[in-house]
Amino acid sequence: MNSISEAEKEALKNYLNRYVVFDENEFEIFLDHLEKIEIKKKKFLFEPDQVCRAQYFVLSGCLRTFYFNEKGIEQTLLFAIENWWITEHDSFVNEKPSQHYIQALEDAELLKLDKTKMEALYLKVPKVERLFRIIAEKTLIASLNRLQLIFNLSREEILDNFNNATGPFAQRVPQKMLASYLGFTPEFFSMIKAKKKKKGE
Amino acid sequence: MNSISEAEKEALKNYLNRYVVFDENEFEIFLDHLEKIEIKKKKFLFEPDQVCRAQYFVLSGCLRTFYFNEKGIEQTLLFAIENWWITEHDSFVNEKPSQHYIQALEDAELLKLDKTKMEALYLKVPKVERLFRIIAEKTLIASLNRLQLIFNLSREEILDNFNNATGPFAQRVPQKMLASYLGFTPEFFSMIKAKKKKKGE
DNA sequence: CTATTTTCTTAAACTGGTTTAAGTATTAGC
DNA sequence: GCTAATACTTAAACCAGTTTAAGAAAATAG
Repeated sequence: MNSISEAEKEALKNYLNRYVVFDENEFEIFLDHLEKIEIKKKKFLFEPDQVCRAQYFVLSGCLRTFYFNEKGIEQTLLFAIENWWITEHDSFVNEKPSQHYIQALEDAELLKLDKTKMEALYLKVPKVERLFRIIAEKTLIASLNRLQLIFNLSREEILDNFNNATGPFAQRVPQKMLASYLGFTPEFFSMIKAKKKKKGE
Repeated sequence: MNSISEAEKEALKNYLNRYVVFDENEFEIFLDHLEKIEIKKKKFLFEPDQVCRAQYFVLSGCLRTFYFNEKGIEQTLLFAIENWWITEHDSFVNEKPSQHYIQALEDAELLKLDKTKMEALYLKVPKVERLFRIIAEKTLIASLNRLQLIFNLSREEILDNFNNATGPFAQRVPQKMLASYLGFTPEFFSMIKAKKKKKGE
């Protein structure tokens, strides 16, 4: 069985403490509701037509959610790396099937928090409610900021902005997925890159 | 002083009950932390360079958040009508100044919930934490869905979708604000309308 | 190491939506 | 009710980013 190492516990604790401080006992209860899982590169954590019944905390690796639009083109919606939660929000919250995929882009280690266990946890440790309220607020703010960027920046500015905000993350995922996340074609991505190179950036 | 009418209490209660059921006592405590305010059409509830220190529940009327982009063009980010909360999320949560405006588009009646009072309320009635967790999740889902629409639909489809989702709401606000909310120019809005009329829609 | 698949690049033709500009309705203030 | 301001329309020129297509490079599997 996959057990959670001391280092991983420490990583989770540090992450949680950024939002809500748990005492030893509360933290242990939190841990008891988690299950460690692993997933190989390119494999799917979640596939269409299902209801998503868990949230996942990323210990290591990198994942994305994406779907195929009406033209059959892959559209990447979100990435998640170390110390992020990933789930299919609409499906998870409203218990309805989703057309999205969640896929590992690198071999990944995750902590799975089941919806039923999460509800139990809310009752046992009410502070967890606060934790996930704050996480939802932060995620909402990120989403609203992203909307604002998309409306007001040219594609090239969106890319600059993304690179500034995420640093070397761009190297971890295929360019075409970044392109679809940022809202343009892979061809246009190549074009921008060539242009920047010429200018010596 | 502006006191909250029985009908307004009822409206708020019905709204809250959609997410969390409060008993009479809890509801009274909730009410005690709210202040009823009124704002006239075109007036600003919030202006740039301030920190937003409250959330507002809309009893009647219609508001929007917007800002001026680098080109000096107004960009509308959100609308709020009856039974919605409105605030400047990033400013409210992170206590930092915002460049946005919140403006009444119709004379409006609001229930103001101060951040300090909200924190107090979380301690007195822990269920409120759950309420705002659920609201944040729902708002996040709406924002993620909006991102998905913007990426995958043509402007015309975005408009159809908006009209289908909001019904007659489009009649309540100036077209140019709708245009900027949906991400296109007022001129293009006119063009689409003319085209639809010709087709007999 | 080689073959196959997938990803990335380049470049030309194209298009959805913007910009500009001028005119027409509507609304709000006096 | 008149005037000024604001909101809406129309149409032509324009452009940022897409589409298509074909080849080069890199990753993956056997």
